[in-house]
Amino acid sequence: MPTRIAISSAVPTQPAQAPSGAGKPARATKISFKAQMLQAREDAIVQAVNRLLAEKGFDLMTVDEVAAEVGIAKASLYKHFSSKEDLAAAAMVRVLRQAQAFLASLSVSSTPLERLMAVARWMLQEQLAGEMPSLPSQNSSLRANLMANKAYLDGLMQVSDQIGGWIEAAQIDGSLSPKVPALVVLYTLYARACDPVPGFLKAGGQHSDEVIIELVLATCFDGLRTS
Amino acid sequence: MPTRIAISSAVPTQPAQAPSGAGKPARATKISFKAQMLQAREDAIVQAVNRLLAEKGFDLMTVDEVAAEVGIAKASLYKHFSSKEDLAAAAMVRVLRQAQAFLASLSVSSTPLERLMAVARWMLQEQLAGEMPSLPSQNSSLRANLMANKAYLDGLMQVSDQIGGWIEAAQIDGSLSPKVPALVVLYTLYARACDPVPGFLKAGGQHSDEVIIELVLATCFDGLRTS
DNA sequence: GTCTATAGACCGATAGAC
DNA sequence: GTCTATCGGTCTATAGAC
Repeated sequence: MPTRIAISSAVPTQPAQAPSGAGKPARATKISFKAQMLQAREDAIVQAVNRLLAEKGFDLMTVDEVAAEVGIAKASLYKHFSSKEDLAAAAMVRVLRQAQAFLASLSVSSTPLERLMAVARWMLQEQLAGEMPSLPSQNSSLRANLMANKAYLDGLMQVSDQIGGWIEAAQIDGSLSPKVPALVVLYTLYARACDPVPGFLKAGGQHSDEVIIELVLATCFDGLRTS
Repeated sequence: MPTRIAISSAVPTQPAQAPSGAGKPARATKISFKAQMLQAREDAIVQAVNRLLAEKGFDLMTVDEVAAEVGIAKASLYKHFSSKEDLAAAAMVRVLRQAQAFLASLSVSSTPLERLMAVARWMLQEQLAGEMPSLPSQNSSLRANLMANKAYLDGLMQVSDQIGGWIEAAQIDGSLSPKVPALVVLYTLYARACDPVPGFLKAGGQHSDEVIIELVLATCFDGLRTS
């Protein structure tokens, strides 16, 4: 069992709001169809939020923009999500689910270090593609909302446990430096998701996305100093 | 001459507004006293802005807060600075000046690599002390204002040139990897000023500030992988 | 008495919430 | 589509220095 790396010590288990379609279906097809519509729209909303969050960040994203991007009325938004913070949380849950899917896709026939590098590469790709929502770590109302969101915390824990296990394995097999605590390695990897360096390099226009990713990966895993 | 590392290609040279006390003094003592008062207050304002910017970021900082922290009326603020963006720019100019002073203090009897590590250490110290203002790179009105601010651009250029020279020297003397372009190294160092990792580690409470700084420095210069 | 700086009310716009 | 809060920015009456 991998050591549980605590992201937050306070985990108030508030019942997450039931996702749409929680009611018992009376006739399968009809309810299912309705639920599918709702689900599809919810997906569209969360995807739009994800994009806007990656593009402008939480503070500069307005709810009106989200509604306009999805093409629905603002009031309809509030039928699905009760606040702007909830929207952001949904986007984070979405990206955590994608991360879980990616982690699951590479669990076999690769070394722990290779898997960690693949994770970092994936984060950088998502970021450069404008698909990585990054929230300000300073907004307290947003943080409070996230820390009360069970789906978010569960996803974060699951991802962190998996990556944390690989970190420890890589330190044991000697491919990762054992001098750096596993938690520091984990945070350093997470930080690649909101690293401003790829964006600056992309804005510079001197390198392709692929080159940028390899350069940042090299600085992350091999450091700046001559090894 | 070190290669000039372009931070911004568009450098509109707008005349910076004359700092207070530009008029010709009729009687030295009197005008000087008044000017000193103005200067002292301006310093207090910028220092408060610096702290608030480091604590809450640009978007969440309100002008009323700044006035309250300094203990003056908001209207008085606008006698010194004509907009919120100007306030932020002044704080950035201040930190750039401090950076220049620090750079100048270590120009002798140390290797380029040692100097670069000292710079990174200084940034991390400032950040952990809550003295490093970090602006959102997404706010376009703020960026436009900064890019039109001669004092800011000059300071940034000077700092970048100095550090850039050291980077190239370190690559030539073999202590820094020549495989990473100098610009990438420069950005990677700058990114330490807004790295979320030190803050997370500090919030975790497992390490002292000194240990955190050394850990982050190690991941930055030596990388995560076993060398 | 005059002049400047201040305090604090005030305005318009915008964004979140319903 | 409306309501309300908040925030950036301005205006005016007043207090105090000379």
